[in-house]
Amino acid sequence: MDRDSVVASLLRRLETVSKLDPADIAAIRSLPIAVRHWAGARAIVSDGERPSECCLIVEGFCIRSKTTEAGQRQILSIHIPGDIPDLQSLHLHRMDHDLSTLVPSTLGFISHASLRTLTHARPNVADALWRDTLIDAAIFREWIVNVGQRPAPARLAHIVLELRERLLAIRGGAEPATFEFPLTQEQIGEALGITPVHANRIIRLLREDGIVDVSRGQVHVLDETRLAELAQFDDRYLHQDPAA
Amino acid sequence: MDRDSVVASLLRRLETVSKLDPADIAAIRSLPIAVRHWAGARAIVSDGERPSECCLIVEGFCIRSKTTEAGQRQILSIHIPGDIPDLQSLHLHRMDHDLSTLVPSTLGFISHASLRTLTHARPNVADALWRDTLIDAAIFREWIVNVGQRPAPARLAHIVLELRERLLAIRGGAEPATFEFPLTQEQIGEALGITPVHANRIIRLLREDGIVDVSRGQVHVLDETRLAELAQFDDRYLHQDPAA
DNA sequence: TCCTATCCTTAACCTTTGTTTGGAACCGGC
DNA sequence: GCCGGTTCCAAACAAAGGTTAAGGATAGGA
Repeated sequence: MDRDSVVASLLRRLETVSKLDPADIAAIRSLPIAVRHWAGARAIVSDGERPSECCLIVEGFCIRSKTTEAGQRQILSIHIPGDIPDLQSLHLHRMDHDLSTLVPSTLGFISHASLRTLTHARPNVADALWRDTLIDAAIFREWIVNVGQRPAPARLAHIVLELRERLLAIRGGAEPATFEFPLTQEQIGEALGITPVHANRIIRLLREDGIVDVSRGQVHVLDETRLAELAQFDDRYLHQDPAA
Repeated sequence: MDRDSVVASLLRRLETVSKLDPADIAAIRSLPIAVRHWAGARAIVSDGERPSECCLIVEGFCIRSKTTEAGQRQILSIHIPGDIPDLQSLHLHRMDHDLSTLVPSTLGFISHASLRTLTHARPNVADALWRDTLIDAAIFREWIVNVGQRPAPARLAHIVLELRERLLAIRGGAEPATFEFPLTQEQIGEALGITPVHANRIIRLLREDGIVDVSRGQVHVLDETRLAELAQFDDRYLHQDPAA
């Protein structure tokens, strides 16, 4: 993985979401990034730590999660290449949740110091990164709605369509009928706020109903129309258009 | 309500959360703020709109909420004086949720233009406001956990303790046994992701158990220890210490 | 004062989700 | 090829929460 393609994954993401001029892009390109490989299902930063760098996902999938005193885990977000899932640590110094890989991943680490220098020198870049963290928050809001208001099958449908939409934004092309979704049923349950047994029930249900097949780390959309109807998915909250 | 005390509510909040130097404070003081009074239960900005100003709560209580196609409403956050609940609209131009008052409130409106000038001129202030939006996101994360993992009585206990903690941060003093909580039972249900009938059930339960009494827009803590135990409340996610 | 809204309260019943448990399939390491 | 762990699948039962419905309290307005 060469340097150029590492920065490219970040720029592709930022540019789908913000407008940057050539000088901003040049400044981002000159950021020092330390690339490291990570195994799957490993912690990157943990609750309570005080990281001194942020983590760019170059390749792979990561999740953020929180574990209650009672030992129950809630997955808060799923992250894909181009995301900086712990960008908030730039200003929130102590982690209030965990960040970990789902699958073997390539990560790029950028020091807080160099990010702070960059954002202070280039307010436009600061705005773009700020906006990125605000989109993160917009997705959290939608997840509160998902977990709070929708019945379990609709929750799964919604999360699946959100991930597809976000993958589309960084990869381009048409809406694929099949795509990666590297969560076990237990993790799906943790993301939806249900038990693994119930996750299994609704996955089976959606498969038997010919709506969507979630299995072996993949999603196969079987009936586009009924899936959309079930999920009530409206991509406005992803704020993918820099002009809007 | 004179100008000084309007800015003071903002500064008190920002200073519990970030470190500002005198020049930053002076710059914030010189922000043009238009003060207006709002009735209770009225929209301030609505889903889909493109506001050109942000709203500072000087006095009163506000909520943010989202309504699904099916017509169910989820309350996303509760806001108190000193908060700028729609600060995200500075970079996320189209609203993806509603902001409204709970009770008659005094609001200060600050134009995006003047905020953008300020943040570009003073990176420190930009960082403080950015941090504020990140704390907002940290609270969303905790709400996902609340709604996703905790049983209904614990959800109510948690939300009640969160609000008390945040009121304490802007008002000072000791933890009060009684404080305002101006939500109807229907709204409590909307915040917890349960029906009003079930909200009533658990409110009664907590009252009969001598843990906490939530009624007529007020909270009376009856048993501090058992309430804390039920809520599993840990204030770290509020990030109230600028040094940490 | 009464009228009307809204809110709170309660009960009976139903649906979804959790719990417990056990077995089958799969996978990497030896 | 076997073994131990994980993942997936499934059924029976229990509990939490949703639905429907209706009466009672409270507060503001005519």
